[in-house]
Amino acid sequence: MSNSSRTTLKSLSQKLGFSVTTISRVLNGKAEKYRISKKTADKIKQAAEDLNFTPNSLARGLRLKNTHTLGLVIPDISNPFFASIARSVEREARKCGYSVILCDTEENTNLEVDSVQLLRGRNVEGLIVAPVGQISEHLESVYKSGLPIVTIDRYFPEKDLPFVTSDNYKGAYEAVLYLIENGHRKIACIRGLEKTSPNNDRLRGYKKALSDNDIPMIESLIVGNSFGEQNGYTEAKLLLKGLVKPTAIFAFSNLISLGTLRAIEEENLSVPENISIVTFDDHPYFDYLSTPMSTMAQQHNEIGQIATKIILNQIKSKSTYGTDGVLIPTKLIRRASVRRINQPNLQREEFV
Amino acid sequence: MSNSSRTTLKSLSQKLGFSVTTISRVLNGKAEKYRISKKTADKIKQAAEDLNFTPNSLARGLRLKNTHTLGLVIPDISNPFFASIARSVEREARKCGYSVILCDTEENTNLEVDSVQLLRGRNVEGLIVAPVGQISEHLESVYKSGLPIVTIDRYFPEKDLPFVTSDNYKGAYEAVLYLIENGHRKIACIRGLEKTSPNNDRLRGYKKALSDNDIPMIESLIVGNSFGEQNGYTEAKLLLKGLVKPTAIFAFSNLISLGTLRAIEEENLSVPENISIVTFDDHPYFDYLSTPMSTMAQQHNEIGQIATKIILNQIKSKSTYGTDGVLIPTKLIRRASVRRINQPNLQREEFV
DNA sequence: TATGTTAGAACAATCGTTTGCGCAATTTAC
DNA sequence: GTAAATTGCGCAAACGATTGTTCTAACATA
Repeated sequence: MSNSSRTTLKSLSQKLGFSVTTISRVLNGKAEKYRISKKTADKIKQAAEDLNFTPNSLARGLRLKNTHTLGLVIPDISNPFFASIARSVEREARKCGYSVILCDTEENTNLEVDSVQLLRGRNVEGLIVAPVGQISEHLESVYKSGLPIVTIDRYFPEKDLPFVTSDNYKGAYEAVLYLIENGHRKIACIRGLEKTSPNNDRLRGYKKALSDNDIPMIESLIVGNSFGEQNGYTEAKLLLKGLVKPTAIFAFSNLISLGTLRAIEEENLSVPENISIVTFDDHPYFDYLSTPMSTMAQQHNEIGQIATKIILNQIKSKSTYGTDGVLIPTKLIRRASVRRINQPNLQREEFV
Repeated sequence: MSNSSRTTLKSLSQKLGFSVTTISRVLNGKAEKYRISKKTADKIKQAAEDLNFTPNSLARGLRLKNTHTLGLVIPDISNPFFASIARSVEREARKCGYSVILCDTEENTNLEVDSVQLLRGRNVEGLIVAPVGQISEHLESVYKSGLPIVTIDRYFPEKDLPFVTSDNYKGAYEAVLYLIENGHRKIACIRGLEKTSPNNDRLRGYKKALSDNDIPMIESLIVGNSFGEQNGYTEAKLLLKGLVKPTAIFAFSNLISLGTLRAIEEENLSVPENISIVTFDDHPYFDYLSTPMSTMAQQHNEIGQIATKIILNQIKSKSTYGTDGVLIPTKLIRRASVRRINQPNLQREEFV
């Protein structure tokens, strides 16, 4: 189909008068091993070059039981976070002669299950999955079957699945600490999707930072349940109209912070004069926002690269990687969205 | 490798006592055609289900000469424009049972050539390429070999290669017209990469809009040579310090406009008070910039979707699509970066 | 009884590569 | 001058699935 008549070993064989075996050996660099004369080898190489021979990867894969293919399963490739990861995965894989089949699950668990099944059927040698995050059976089943797999971004703490993700706990801790150091005490947080590890870990970090600094936690300042923009908008609106008004907001994703920004502008407030913001996950455009956004940046490239290296190592060593996880440090990027509050907040009575 | 012992037709055959042939036929729904008894068929289906049989796609592809795989070649998947396209390509392909192998060429022509070669070797049934854009021989060679191919975003006007791209000419025309309607006459443009079709077409649109409105073209206001942010910054800096100062800038890409923004801020000017901007290609963050950016949006999804449909049609019909190209309309999104100038610009003497 | 029909399933080739083993022909050793 | 070693290469099976053809009973027909 791809060609009316592609060059094969057989067609070369007919053209040259050597057996398919000999040609295969020469073209795989095994001429010496099998004592094929230099003259023969040269003839064969020349012809292969001239006729633009490329081995049929299906036949080869069938025989050798390999495909040199990785599966990459991602909830939304149009999200810059995942796009960056995809780029580094592809780059790293390519370096080692591997190709990447991309599956976008549209944040849909069913599609994720299907995708994993599909990729297994396509004989990928390893799987890198950024899971939607609320179920993991299909991934565990892959892991148990011996097919190398690594989850990224989100992981399942109680399960035996290798993962690579940002150190969300520490990152959140430091982000909140940054606010505290700038005098904030009434710090709201707008969370992401429930029961996902980034959300849980960031929440833990937030709480720990507060308690380590003897700041009472106010339940009404802990809101939200999705990583999307709409959630940021809605929750920020409510926060701004609430009884306990925060002086700072810690947003769990860049989309949340975007929605938050929209809400703040609608209320005719401004950042950081009226309210400070720190968010998780950097974005190239953060420098250009009306107020350049301070953020806890994730190292996309490292995540993709390390995940890919782990997978490729497993493939090479034919052994699963144990059940280890890797935490990648995050980086605080200070821009203009956090204001120093010198005046300690005196309305203590609101704290009960 | 992927499994200690996957279920195959042969293993089913041994387990059940039927021949591989019979099992294959049943599992392909050809039981009736080959008069296999219902009892046998049921037994086989049951066993296949129980043992979680999945046909080996390599063996099948080898025999059937298909892979149900498309190749997608993209200069930079972390660019939201291409990421969106990738998403719609993947979605559309999946609908038809096709998978997508992703190659990121890092805007590098050599990598592009390699990728195309790689994908051919992997027996993809069709190719969707967003070319770096300055050479096309490798793509023509694919086209001539009969392997379905469509270029997206950039195309080669003088070559016989199907393409899907935005109507850059018309889009640019309308973008500039929008500026003109708002009273601007000294309109600079910051171009993208030379000799690429989007650049050429946008430039044509720019010029036509000027001439249709009897506005003299000023060479010194036509600058730049890359779609990147740095180019936008540098050229904007120069424009702002130049002899002929524009009242508006038409940026050929969202990255260019970003650089332009940075330059303007550095000069302590502001948009749109001191200068107006319209750019090409929308971005989710444009609403949140210090000045929300007016833009000529491209319809990413349509581009990816239509390109994929064309490819799949070619595959189905086993014939190339002719050499047609498809132009997708763009959409003007009016935000706050363009100011109405009532005062006609009187410094005519500068126009020589 | 001889012949024809039909249902039910298997044989064997094929796709393009890889590889263990084998087999001439030539050279070397003694 | 004959046995042994070496050189140079091909045979054939295997990977797993598909498919045109063939085979074998059982049954019906003449």
